[in-house]
Amino acid sequence: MKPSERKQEILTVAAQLFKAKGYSAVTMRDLAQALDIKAASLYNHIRSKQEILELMIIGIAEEFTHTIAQIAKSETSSVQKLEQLIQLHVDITVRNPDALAALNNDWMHLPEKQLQYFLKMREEYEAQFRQIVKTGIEQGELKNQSAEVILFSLLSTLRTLYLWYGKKNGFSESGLKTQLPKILLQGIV
Amino acid sequence: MKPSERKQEILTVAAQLFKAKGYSAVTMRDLAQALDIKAASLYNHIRSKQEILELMIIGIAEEFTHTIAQIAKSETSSVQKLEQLIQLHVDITVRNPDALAALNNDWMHLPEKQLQYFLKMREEYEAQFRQIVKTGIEQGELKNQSAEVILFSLLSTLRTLYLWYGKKNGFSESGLKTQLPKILLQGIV
DNA sequence: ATAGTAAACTAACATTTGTTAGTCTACGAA
DNA sequence: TTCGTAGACTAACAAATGTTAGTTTACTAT
Repeated sequence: MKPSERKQEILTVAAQLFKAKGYSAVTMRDLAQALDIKAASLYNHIRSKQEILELMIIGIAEEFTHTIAQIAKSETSSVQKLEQLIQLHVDITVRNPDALAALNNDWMHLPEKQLQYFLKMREEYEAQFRQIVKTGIEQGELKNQSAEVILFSLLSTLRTLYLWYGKKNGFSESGLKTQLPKILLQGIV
Repeated sequence: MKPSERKQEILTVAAQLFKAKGYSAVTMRDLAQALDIKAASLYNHIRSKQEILELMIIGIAEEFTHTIAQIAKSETSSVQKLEQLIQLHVDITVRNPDALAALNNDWMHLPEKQLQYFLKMREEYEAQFRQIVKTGIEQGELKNQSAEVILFSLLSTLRTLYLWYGKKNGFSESGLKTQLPKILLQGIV
């Protein structure tokens, strides 16, 4: 059941191309050329273009969902939970810097069934995140601002990490893990 | 030189479709159907599919570029400049909630010439933004964190506003203008 | 050596895509 | 009324797209 080495290679290269031009703009011939084979040969390894997208996205979405559930039910403060969420996003970004582009921008091209599954996970993730923020406010750990705007502000930054990771000074894994919690939680003024 | 009413309508509907599926996945027949006409009829109004993208993106990019230049050279504190930048993003988001999706995700499909122009403007915008943050740190107005990570965190949130605007409580224009500066600048803890 | 198989290939397909050419229709100005 | 034009239409095209079928090649285990 483990994806063969070649299949994994296809997924890696596909993720790079999807990040650069988006899922829809990458043709099977583009992908094949990047791998130095013919388009038809891809089908010895994958069932369809959509299957590539599915394999690229669903596993990561599941990791987000499972991990936030763990964090949510643990016995720590709300602030510590938020710190763990930041860590989670940095971790996943470091391990999947390209696939996350597809997860963010191309999920709508998943086949119907996986699309429903993905959206369910995403809603659940946001709901858990929202609950952590709300509890933090109620217990006075967080400032009394709109939970919704706080949620949006954190999620926007965390979801877009893949665009910046590795690009400049400060965007190494360790750099992000030390800087991000301070900036996102304590503010900059 | 003003775009005819019909042309403007085409751009509006196109922006909605691009937001939902991305530029590449929207066909001229999709767009025509949404306007209840035939695909060929679109060409009475626009020169090409790429021209739609260009008209949708370039004007907004220019507004960002021109306005940040104004803000940068004004005689106010760094914090006030950041507040004005937040306002700028909210303003433009409120006026172009759909086109901003294309600006964020589909700029790479601009024709070569406009692509260069767009990238130049984007670099310039980030450079100005970065300079404001750096000056704020040097003068002690902002905490002494990585300017690069601060920049990234602010820009990520501001650029993704279009995904949230109008969706929930707190995301009205006035809600954002009052909440965002507090949360982004003062932090949440 | 032989057989099996993973993974490449060539050739082809039915659709879909952006776009052009030429035509028809309705309305406002002359 | 006539004329011009904005804006719709039909028909068609060449190119690009995802995918299938069938074949060849090269390595691995027997």
